[in-house]
Amino acid sequence: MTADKPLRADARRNRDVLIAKAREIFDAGEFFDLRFDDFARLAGVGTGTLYRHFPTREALAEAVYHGEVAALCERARELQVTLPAAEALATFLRGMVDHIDAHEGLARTLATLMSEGSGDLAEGSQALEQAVADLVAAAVREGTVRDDVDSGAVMMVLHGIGAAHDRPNWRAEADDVITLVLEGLLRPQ
Amino acid sequence: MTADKPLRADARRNRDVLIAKAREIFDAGEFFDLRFDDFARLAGVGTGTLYRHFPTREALAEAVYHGEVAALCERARELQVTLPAAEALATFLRGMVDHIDAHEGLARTLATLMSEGSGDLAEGSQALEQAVADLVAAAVREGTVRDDVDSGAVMMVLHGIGAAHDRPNWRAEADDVITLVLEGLLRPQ
DNA sequence: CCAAAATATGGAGACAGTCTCCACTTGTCA
DNA sequence: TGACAAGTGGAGACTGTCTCCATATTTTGG
Repeated sequence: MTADKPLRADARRNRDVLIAKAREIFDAGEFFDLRFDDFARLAGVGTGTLYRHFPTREALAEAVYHGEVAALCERARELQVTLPAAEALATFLRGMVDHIDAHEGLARTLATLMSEGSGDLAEGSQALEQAVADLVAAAVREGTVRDDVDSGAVMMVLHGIGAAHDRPNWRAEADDVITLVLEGLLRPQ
Repeated sequence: MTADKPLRADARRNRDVLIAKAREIFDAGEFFDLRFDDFARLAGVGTGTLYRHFPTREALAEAVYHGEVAALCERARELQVTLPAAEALATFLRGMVDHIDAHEGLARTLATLMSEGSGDLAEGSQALEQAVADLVAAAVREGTVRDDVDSGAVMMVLHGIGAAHDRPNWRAEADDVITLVLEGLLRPQ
């Protein structure tokens, strides 16, 4: 899938510059407001180069957050090893909200990547989905979480939280949503 | 707010034709794929006329679903009168999923309207939000639903369900989400 | 170290939607 | 019926996206 074709030196350099610049723009929260062509100029490359490396805005967004998403997955795995499954799930979900809160850009990106859903562009969200599925499955095996609910539901909720990030009372509502879901997931003892 | 300025006869006619045509396109699920200008031609009016009546795609979508949302709100009020509050809430939320499932277009529209969030465009969702808030408040008064969770959380979840409507396993996941939320909302007796 | 081949670049301009503007048509009112 | 207000339509300006290819850079192997 990720057939590493060795890029030419200058190509690799340009690619890195693009990603670096994109990350910068992201953190300023201006990524989705910027003309894509202007972005190329800003990064000091021609539009052709930009488009060759990243055929769409989303592809670039994905590249920027590839590491970030990988880190989230990594964290999920860690939690899964060090905590009881139900707690691991809870901690992960709470942490997810924290993370989205801290990185405004991630919210929009995840929302876009997911709702686009267009095949392999959502590769990142695929990984995230798998991580969540694993956490839920472990908790089910442990017996603390009901087994009649698909982990996709949790993903859907996460999606909602990301997509609604511009609601005036976002943070509080997001926390409440997680509370509801966790409460609902715990097997009625 | 809704300062009824009497439209001229032909203007009103055109407006109605536009909405009717839009509803048709919606149900065919092609609304967001269609060039806005082409839509004008399709409805048999000039682009100028289209833009005067509905300055944006979203404004038109809102107009189309204004009635639909009003009906949902009406239904909420009915349920609230005829059922115990907790049941009313549950029935309404389940019905909401049914409704979105039946009208594919509504999902995309609600999602768009909400995530745009741009002021008064979301007037329709405002009404929906109020209806949900009322249902939750009643259930809280009744004592069957916890009082430490804002109704905005429910709205956020609904948002997620709408926004994720293109997930392969949408229906089942949406049902699961509602189950989780309801379970989480019920006051731990 | 020097071709020749392979790879990458950049930006002009084609293209596709969106939206505005205004000369003209249609409705309204006295 | 005349005159004024309200509404129309569509040509074309505008804005952002994306392609194409003559030119430049890197790599390779002799």
